[in-house]
Amino acid sequence: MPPTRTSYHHGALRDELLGASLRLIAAEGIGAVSLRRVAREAGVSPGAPYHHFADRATLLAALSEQGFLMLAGEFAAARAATLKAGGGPAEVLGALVRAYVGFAQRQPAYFRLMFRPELFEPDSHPGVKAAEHAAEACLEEAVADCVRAGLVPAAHADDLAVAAWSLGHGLASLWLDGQLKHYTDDPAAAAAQITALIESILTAR
Amino acid sequence: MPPTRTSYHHGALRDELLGASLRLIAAEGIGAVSLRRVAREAGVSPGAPYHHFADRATLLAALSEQGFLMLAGEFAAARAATLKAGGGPAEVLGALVRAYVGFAQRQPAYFRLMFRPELFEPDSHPGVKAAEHAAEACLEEAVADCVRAGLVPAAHADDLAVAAWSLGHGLASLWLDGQLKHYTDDPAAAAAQITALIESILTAR
DNA sequence: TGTACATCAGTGAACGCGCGTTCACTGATGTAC
DNA sequence: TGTACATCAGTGAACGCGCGTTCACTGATGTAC
Repeated sequence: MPPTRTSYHHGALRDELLGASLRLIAAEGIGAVSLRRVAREAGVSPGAPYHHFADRATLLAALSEQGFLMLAGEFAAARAATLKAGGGPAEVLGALVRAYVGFAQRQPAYFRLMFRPELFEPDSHPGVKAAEHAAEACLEEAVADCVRAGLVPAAHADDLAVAAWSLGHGLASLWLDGQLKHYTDDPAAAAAQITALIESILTAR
Repeated sequence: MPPTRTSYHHGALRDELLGASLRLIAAEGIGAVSLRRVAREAGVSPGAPYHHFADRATLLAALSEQGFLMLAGEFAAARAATLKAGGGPAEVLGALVRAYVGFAQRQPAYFRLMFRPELFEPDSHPGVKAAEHAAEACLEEAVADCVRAGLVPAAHADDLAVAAWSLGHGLASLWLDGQLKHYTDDPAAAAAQITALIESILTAR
């Protein structure tokens, strides 16, 4: 099971440790991610990770940062695709919510980790904060466009941002926790139905 | 710090263990809740809890069950108060979302625990499942009333339920994780703004 | 009312475990000349 | 091109820790007669 190595040096241990952590989260949950276990999965001795990460929290922070950057990338892609298809600000915001839920569905390990801030103390890891802000900036931009288009009064811009984020986050979280089993088995489809309904209401006002 | 006892027997250890767990969750997070630690907080030896709970998961399940029953109670109260004030189905649904967020704000320890199903395997603890269903039933009842009132087509009843739950759950979760610091420091106020907006749109259609 | 006894609910020592982290070490790699 | 040497990235043993859980025990309580 532990990958065999030909040389004393691994060559890409840092990436392998990150990958092994993701695999563990996906298979057994975040509780299974200990530095010792991750090292074992990577076929390496317990002390080896310390040449790449200061401690456990730093490894988790690195993963979380990656996750938020990926999310920001998916936001940007969703926005671009919607605009290209002729969508307006309401459609862009809906597309972000769908992208959020889609990200949680395709990258559950990243998503689960990103929103467990107590595990890696984001305040101590500025890279995570910066990546979070990159993703949030996409959301705020979309909301600002809705305000400019007159879909919502400027005084309620923050409410709209919080509502959109909450909707996506709640749907993603509840589904990941298995709480929506009675309602749907495809959170992306549910997100599509819900956002389509909201977009139609918003634009028809 | 550990409460002094006059008698060999504690008398109400079960409740004290549950209370100590809640205090620990609120102060240091769920990670701090170990049976040994809880026993220590209750001023009792490490083996004592086993006379009241089969194991750690069972203690957490008991708390989670309490939490869902409390939530169901708050749902029922919110619904009754809204109807008494002359509110319609849309207002009731909004009141449930506000009650949900308010519960998370007033009972953060319960809320954090309830949505960490991996910690107590709800499938092994039927009481938790039943309590969850009691709370969900309130939501479904409110959605059914919206459908009956023609606010939403019957085909979208599940979408509405998922949307309302997701909105409340996302708002509560993001706020508890400190993720909304840039937007608001009062999740209940944000919930009120957002639900009022949605109610006005729903009823004005 | 008193007494024998079963049961309940504690104690505290002990078990084995996996953890994070450190450390002296060593094999492999890369660089200066 | 070869060689000395610094540096890098591993090893594996060891540390102390808190954990969940078990167990033989004992003090306190309650019940039958």
